[in-house]
Amino acid sequence: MTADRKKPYPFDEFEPAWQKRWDEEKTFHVGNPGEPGFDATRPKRYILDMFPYPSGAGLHVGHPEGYTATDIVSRYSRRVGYNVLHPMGWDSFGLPAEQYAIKTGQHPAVTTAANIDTFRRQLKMLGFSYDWEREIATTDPHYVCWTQWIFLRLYNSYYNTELKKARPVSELVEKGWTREQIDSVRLAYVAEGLVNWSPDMGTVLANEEAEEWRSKGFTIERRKLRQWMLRITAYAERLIDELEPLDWPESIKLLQRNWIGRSTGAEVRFTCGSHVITVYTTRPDTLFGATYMVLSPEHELVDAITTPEQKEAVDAYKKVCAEKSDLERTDLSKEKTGVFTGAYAVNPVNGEQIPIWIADYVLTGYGTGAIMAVPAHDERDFEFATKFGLPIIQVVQPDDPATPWQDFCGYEGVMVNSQHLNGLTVTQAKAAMIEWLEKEGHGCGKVNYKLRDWLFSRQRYWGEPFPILWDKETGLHEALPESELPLLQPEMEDFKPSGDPRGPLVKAQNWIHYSERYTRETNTMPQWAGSCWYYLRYLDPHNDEAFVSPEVEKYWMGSSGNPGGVDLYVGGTEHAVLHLLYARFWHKVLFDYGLVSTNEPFNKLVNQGLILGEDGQKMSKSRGNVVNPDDIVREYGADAIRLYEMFMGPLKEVKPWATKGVEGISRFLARVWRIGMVENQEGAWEVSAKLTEQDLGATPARKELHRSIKKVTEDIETMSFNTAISKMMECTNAMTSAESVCVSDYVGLLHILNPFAPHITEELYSRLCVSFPALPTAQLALQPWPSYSEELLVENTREIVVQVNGKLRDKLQMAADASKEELGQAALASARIKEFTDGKTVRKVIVVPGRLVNIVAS
RNA sequence: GCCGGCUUGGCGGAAUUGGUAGACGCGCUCGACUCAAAAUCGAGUUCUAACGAGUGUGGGUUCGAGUCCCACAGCCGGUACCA
Repeated sequence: MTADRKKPYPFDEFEPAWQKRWDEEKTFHVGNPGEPGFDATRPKRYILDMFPYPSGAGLHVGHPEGYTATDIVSRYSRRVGYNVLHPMGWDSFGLPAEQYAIKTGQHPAVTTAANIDTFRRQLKMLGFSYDWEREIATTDPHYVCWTQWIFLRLYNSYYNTELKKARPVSELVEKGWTREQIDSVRLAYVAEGLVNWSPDMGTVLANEEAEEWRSKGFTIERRKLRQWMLRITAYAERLIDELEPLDWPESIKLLQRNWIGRSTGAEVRFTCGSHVITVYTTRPDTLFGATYMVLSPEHELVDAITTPEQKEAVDAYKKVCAEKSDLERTDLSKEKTGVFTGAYAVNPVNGEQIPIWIADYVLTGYGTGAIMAVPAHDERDFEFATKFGLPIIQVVQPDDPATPWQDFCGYEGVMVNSQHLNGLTVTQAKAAMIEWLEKEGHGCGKVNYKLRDWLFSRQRYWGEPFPILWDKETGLHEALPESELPLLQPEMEDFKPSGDPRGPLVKAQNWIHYSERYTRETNTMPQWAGSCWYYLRYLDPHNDEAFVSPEVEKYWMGSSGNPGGVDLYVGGTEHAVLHLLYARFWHKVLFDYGLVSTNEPFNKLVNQGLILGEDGQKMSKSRGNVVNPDDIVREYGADAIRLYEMFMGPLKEVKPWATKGVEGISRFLARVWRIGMVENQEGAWEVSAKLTEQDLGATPARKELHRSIKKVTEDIETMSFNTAISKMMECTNAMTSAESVCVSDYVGLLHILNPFAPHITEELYSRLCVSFPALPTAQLALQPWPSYSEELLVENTREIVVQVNGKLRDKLQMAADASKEELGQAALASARIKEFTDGKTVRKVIVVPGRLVNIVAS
């Protein structure tokens, strides 16, 4: 590749010039309600990108994919009359900056600032129409302040299960709750529990993150530690139910639904001597088939019920389980293990004594950590019972007689061996059994969720410190006064993880010491904290009085005239269950307090597909197939990379990169350029004589333009950018092959191409303005979107396909409004058709007006 | 295993939602321009010599199926004993 390939059009000159102009003139800045010049009667569109983590590697080609898509919609939306909020910012806390800092000794704030500068430069280089006045960074003290403020709101709240919303804990104080009781219901609370601890990273991780880091090669162990948790489980029901009406991909909704994992069933109380053991089951209908019970090895009653004879075996088994890693424990291929406790429980439905076992296939964190085992109708119980010779009793007779009843887990059956349930269907029996349990006081119907509370503390330096103080006397925690926010990390030389589960801030002795009575919490928040609410801060990024002013929030997030919330949110699938679940949770808490207008933050979500390397593999440094946007912009220009990424295929699909494809796009843009420009003797570009102010009438080029305006308008609305671009290529080809092109038609093409390729279109238009003073001088970006003429779309003749027995045999040129009869007769009269129908009887003639005629003959 | 998605020329992908399969682009071939090349412009390009065949495979519905239904296969993603 030669360093100085001749540019097919001078993008290297005009692209930076337009970017500079947009920047200096703040062309894409939008005000807020109440500000001068802001027309709040216009409808709004909030078009949002998932903000990037500004890594040291800079932008990769995946970023401009989603960003170009939202930019096109934003630019288009402004031109059809919306106030458009289209912001960008930085998710700038994060582990890599901290690790880099540890390695180089440079403060993470310094590297973060440098990385942000790179990202900003790269994004500006692509000509995105962000309102840079609203830029935010999660590491900015003015931002941290409000992240901590929202945390304190969580800390000071509990979930009122009757109202189904968050309420201040002060209510409970008034009701006379004790401090301990209140601490046990806070939305942000401290708990000791088994957590994912990574000795390599010296921090704990959320369940949601653990697998990801493990796959990157980090060691993750289960450790019992005291940690801050967020009570997201309180919102489990709403997080499932309120997901339903959202305009999100079904697959993402499903992913979230599965992650939250709602199941309905019952809790059943079994007695074991003086103890009561509660189990959770989704199949209360099979209670008569419960032949044994299993507790998780960590269950609190294990030691109490174990008989002296079994004590040794039970202790040994518990020890083995505790030493097992998570991975070993969940390895499905392994055989089931377990030991008998020697104890028996009484099945409340029939008074039968059933043996109690412990086994690690019963998980401690789900349900009650204890199950009733119905080996006849549960695969796992069946395997266990078979291995240990436990009895198996059939209670469901499958409807399909061919199905063996052993280990039949389906619902299509009738109850047997179940006394009063006999003859009922599974569904009926479930309801009947729950009713019986509730009446007899042996249990109750119960909804259960897989979702666990969110482990919210990290042992890192580069994160928001918790605004929490610990009382040395009482050992209790308290909120830092809001007036002291933001609470920033102390300046430290050494913030390496020390292996101390309290985190590196422990080493900042002066900082920890708050007063004689109080010390500071040393944990920091996870990176998710900042990204949980950033979309709200864009609304009012410089407000020091509130995280967002109510008036501003109401306009941009309100539901007047549209569904409300963020109108379009584009990003990758990798955030399906993390960011998108966490942000919904925080938003709901804020909604419960009336601080935001909608119960959901993101009304419409679109996932862009991954861009693979040229070799069809995922891009990665180790494979050496990473494409750097800087290189592409240098070689082909910003418009070319924007357009190429949209032309590759549907936004949502996974697709491989092909630099040859960028060349094709570059050729297309060069053709657009050369319709209006010719190079003179001196090598300078001037307006071509091909353009004329004369009205040439309904030329093929003009018709093609109007078809393109229609298609491109529709395609932007449905985000089918690839087909919009093909249509504009066809239009360009029509204008290229025309002898002469009417300036207004050429300008029409520039108008619709403008959101896709803003630089070249503005450049061409500004040059045309000089030669054709009748043109409005405003930038295309600030002019209304063009409309098309219906008349020019109408063709008066149509090509009619004639089929014989469904096979294409002839094509006829017919008047567009030809009747069914006319079309049928013309088809039968065709000589070509006669050849095929010769000697046959015409049974039927099907006519689709304007399209085809099918003759059925035999 | 379970859940979801995808499968159309040499390649990326179109197809008015049941009506001409292969738009548009890449690549390739040929031609024009050129001393030559690049760039550009023009013609062609699903397979087949042809009859015909053809949208992962097999069946079905229909005058007509890439599109609808049933079964199966392959690839990609999510999830992992959640009772």
